[in-house]
Amino acid sequence: MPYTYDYPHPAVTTDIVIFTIRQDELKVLLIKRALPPFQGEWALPGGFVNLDESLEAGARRELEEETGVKDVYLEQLYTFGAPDRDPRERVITVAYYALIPSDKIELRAASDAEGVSWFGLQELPALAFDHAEILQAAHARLAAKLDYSTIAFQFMPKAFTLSELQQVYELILRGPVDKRNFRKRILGLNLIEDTGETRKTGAHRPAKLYRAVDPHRVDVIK
Amino acid sequence: MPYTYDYPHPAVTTDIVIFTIRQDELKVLLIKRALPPFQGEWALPGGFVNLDESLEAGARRELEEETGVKDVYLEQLYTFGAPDRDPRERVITVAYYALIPSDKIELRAASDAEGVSWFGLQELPALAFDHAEILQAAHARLAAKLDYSTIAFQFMPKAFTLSELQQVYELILRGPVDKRNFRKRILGLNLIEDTGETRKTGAHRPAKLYRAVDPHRVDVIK
DNA sequence: TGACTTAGTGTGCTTCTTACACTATAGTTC
DNA sequence: GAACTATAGTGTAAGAAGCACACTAAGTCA
Repeated sequence: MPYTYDYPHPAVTTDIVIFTIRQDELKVLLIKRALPPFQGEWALPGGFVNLDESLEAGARRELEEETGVKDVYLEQLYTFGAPDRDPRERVITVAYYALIPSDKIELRAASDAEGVSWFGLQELPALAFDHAEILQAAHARLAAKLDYSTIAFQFMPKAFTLSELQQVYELILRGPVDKRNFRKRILGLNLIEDTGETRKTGAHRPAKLYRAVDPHRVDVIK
Repeated sequence: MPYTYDYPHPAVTTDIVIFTIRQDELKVLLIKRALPPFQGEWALPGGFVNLDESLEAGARRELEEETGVKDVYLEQLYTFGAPDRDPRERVITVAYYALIPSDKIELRAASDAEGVSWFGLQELPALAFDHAEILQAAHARLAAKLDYSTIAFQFMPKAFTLSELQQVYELILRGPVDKRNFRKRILGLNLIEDTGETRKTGAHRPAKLYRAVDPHRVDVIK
């Protein structure tokens, strides 16, 4: 059933950079393309926008299809529209990025639909289209936002230790963070509270567990 | 001559929030719509993206058509795609904003094609589509960038005084800026240099004129 | 020459940032 | 059960940055 217009229209997709933290690494979800173009290569999840849904709704739909998760942090990143970025036709993609807490994953990706996999940012395969550029832009945005917002909490499970939170910062920023200054700063925000519980993870002192006061909220700070 | 696709495609436009500073006010260029929908109402300049041009090229084309200027600061702002934002068909718009130095305007807008006008942000008319939302997002981005980048220089003519630069900050941030601290900070950046000239503008001491060391460059600072 | 207007300049106080090292508490080993 | 090991948890001092603040300089004009 064809669709006809008086002048040419591009196709519009949403692509999503889905980040999570797993095995002490910042990881991204990629999909092995089953069809040409770039058949067999890895690409960001994404798809065409339905005409009756908003861009964000389209991105959330793709996100849920691939990971099974809802209600996670999702932010529009940038719109990529070089004329030749897709060899089939003109395709403009509105890129989003999503952050998934470590206790929410494995819902569908674990069902391990052959051809869906998490990759550490250090061990990325070659990517289809301009997806390497999109991924790099997403990582840059994420790292920048760590400095002036509370976005890092979006990676955390309901209860977490300060060491775990610090590790998130260190993984994304790719460098060490001073423990005392970090704890002073985070606790000073009054955005997390002591749960009263502790977590024992080995032959050492157990760590206090904290929870976010308002887990979905991302504030600009400083 | 119709264009046919196997599945529905949205239309894609670029809309541009064109800022400049004139008559001691931060102003935005608007166009009175000659055709429905929203005929007779004011709207941001913009238009459909040609299939063989990049998004930024499309935005620059629209910008030059309306103002005659090239080579000014232009940055992608956000992509707006609510399903009902245009009553005719699904239209997704990639919004940009541009900053025009005060010595570059009047090229075409001054030719005053009836229906093109600069508006101060305080005296905006009702806007067509979701353009009020786009404009507000552009102003918020601009104000935020003043704090952590050198974007303000993009408003300045080749030679300018520190008082003029300070006024740009005050207009965009909508509040007073301390003169001594401002001058200390700006001069400390080493991004402007004394031209050796002065400007006399009335019955008072003349002001030194400065120029940007690298006028097109926008750096992140602090 | 005195009045007026905008340009131009420095300091001290406060706040924030940063660097840095030891004690606490659990498990494990012998 | 004593010693060992590993991570959790804590405070301070020095330097940097931010902020508030008031007078002099150099023109024009009456």
